Amino acid sequence: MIDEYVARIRAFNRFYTSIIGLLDQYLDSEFSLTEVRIMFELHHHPDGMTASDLIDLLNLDKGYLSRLLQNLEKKRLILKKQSERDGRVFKLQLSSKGSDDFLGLNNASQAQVKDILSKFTEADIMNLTGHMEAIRNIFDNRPHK
Amino acid sequence: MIDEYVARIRAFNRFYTSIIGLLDQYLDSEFSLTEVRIMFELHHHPDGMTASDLIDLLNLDKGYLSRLLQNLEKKRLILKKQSERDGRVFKLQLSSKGSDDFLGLNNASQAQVKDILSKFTEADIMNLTGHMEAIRNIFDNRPHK
DNA sequence: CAAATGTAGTTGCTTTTGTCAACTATATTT
DNA sequence: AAATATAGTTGACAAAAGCAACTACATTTG
Repeated sequence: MIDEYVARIRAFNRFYTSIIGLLDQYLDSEFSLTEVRIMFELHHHPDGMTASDLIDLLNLDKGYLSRLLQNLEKKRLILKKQSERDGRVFKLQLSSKGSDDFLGLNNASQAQVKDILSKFTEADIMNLTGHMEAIRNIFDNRPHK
Repeated sequence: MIDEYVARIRAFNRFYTSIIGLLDQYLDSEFSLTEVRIMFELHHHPDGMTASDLIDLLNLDKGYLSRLLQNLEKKRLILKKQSERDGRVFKLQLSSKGSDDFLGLNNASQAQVKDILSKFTEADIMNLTGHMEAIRNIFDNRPHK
């Protein structure tokens, strides 16, 4: 019985994976997916984050992250400022070039979604977002059984 | 105006990407994601597919695919049978061991979704699948504007 | 038909991405 | 002060993927 629902959810997951795959083509930018995710997080935490924050949030290996951050710093996309209270940690922030680049990617991604939506009627778009938010609510309110 | 919807859809994409990421933990199997996708396609095309079919369907490099298929063959998971009509092409199929292994993965994945669903009420599950199918319909009926 | 062109798949070489463990430096606990 | 813990770095390596040249077979075209 429940198996029927499981099958339908998995079918949706496969379907939506391919939708998202379509959109991730914006990755033929100069940045890898992981770099974009890092920039995304830094953009949304303008007060600064630490490498450890990113490791937890994005599930990255700390050695790998360390090198990614070195590259981003070499390209002048991020700033690392050593904490005064704790000499082991560094506050990470996008530089203004980093912000510009990130916003450029973000705009491209937005334009791409917009382009796909141009094939839909306005009613469809409203329904689409409605269903999406409904799904999200169901997940977010999960522990209520 | 439309930008508001675009933003909401992108937020959903990020959200759902993380949901799917959770589920793809079943990849700590002995197979890579791409290998599983190949097995999935072969499973769903029991009459056999060619390497070219897989290249188109999964967007793979043909050199890379060639080696993946060699590995799967070495592990006795797939069968390659040269076509009689065209000596260049090979029909690919899961071997019975390949089918067994794939079904094992599939069951694990199904169990994982089931486990997540166990946190939801039955009403939520019904709503969830309803919204998912509604989304899918909107995409599938897209060129109707 | 023979030459040219096209297609399926393979191979060698390289790059990108990611993992693991050992290490340094600083902080915290005992 | 010694032991333990934490943040981040480094070296060595493995896995995943991409690119281009190549082989073998097929199809087209003059």
